[in-house]
Amino acid sequence: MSAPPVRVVLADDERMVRTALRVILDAEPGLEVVGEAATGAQAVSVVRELRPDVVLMDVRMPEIDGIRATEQILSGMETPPRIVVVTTFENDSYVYEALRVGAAGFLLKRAAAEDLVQAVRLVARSDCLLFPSAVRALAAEHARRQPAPPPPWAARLTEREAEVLRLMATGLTNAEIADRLRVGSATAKSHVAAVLAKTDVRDRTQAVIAAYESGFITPR
Amino acid sequence: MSAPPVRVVLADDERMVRTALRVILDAEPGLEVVGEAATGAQAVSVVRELRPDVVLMDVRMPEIDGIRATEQILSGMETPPRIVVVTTFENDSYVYEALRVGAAGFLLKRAAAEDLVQAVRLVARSDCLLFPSAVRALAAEHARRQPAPPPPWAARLTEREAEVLRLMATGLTNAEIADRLRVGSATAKSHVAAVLAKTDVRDRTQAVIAAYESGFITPR
DNA sequence: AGGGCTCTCCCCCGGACGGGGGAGACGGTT
DNA sequence: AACCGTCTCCCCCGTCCGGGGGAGAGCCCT
Repeated sequence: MSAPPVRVVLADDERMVRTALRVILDAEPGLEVVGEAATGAQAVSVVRELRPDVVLMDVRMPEIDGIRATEQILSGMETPPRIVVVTTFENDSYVYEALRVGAAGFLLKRAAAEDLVQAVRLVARSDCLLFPSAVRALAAEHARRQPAPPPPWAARLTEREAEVLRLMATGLTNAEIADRLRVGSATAKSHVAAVLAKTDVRDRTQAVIAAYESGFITPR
Repeated sequence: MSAPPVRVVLADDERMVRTALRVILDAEPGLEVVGEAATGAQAVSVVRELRPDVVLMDVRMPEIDGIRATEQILSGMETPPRIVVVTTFENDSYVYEALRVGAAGFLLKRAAAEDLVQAVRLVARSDCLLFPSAVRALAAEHARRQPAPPPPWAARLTEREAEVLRLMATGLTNAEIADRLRVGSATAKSHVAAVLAKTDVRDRTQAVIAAYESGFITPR
């Protein structure tokens, strides 16, 4: 293991936190804390100057928060470091923000020292993302959308009716649906009527709305 | 470090993969491969019997795939193991599926041996999630929704027209919109006409669809 | 003072839509 | 054999919708 040490910069507005992190990381062979920053603005300039491999970035900081600092660092450098965002609460919307701007990882402040060390090592070596239980929230968030609560009426629709509803949701008229299905317009009409009855709505527009709202169809 | 070893079960339909994983993991102090399974069904029963700490679960397996096996294990045991889902491609929709059913982590087969070991250690110790670059996709997916691409025609709508479109998207008729806005039905009608023209659609249903698809309004 | 935009409201008209019936054909279940 | 569900198609009828005109009041900007 004669690999060059992983160079780390700490960005946190509280001196005690920086010190604690430095003690933990410097005690590890192969890890080296090369710089610190107490504000987002400082973080940006320090990182530009020192070009570390990894940055531990606090979210809440004066002047510029960790998210925007991350954004600026990643967009302004040709070989940006891997940035691990650190926060106290896992249900922060910061999680999503951090991922959106391109952070490589996410870490809770209450993480164990070993987790911290392994997080830095992993992030430094690959583009792997290391996560605390915060990702549970992300996963839950995603799950909340994907398997949308099964539409109660969807099960009652026949194959044909479901097909008609999908066509309705593309903005087709009864005649166009009939053409598409190669059936008479009267048939399309009665299928539409069945859909309206089973979804318990008044007109095709409300049916389409119900389809979107229930997750029967999804945007894009 | 006199902690009891982390007990691992491997589930993969290819013997060579299982062997490779076993070699890597058994070489690590503190890790112990206690069982293997070649199908999803086997995985479920083996895990129930051996009660390991961690399961490395392949996605593609005969009989029952890794996702459903994960689901069954997690729902059927009082203290289920942490399950790390393993796959070959990072852009699989399996990533989302795995998270949805409650997998603790996600790993690529081409991950380095050290990453694998650390993944197992991390997952065994905490409820942390360890991720490959696959999470990039998840993050991107999430980001793709949040700042929805601004509708091109939304800017051209007047305040009143936008209001009318939102009401249209709740399934109201022209008369109901008029009542809601405290204006004559002719007025609501002409606003609707303006919306249809500016959104370049034929009828109110297509307008509502455009509103959903463009992100002008969002489900739920 | 004039012009442009928005909001308001009116007319007529044709077509699409939705409600109410009914009915034949097919397949599966009892 | 009788029944039910599904898909297919037909009739009539009233309403809502969208297209085409036009027009007056208020506003802001030049």
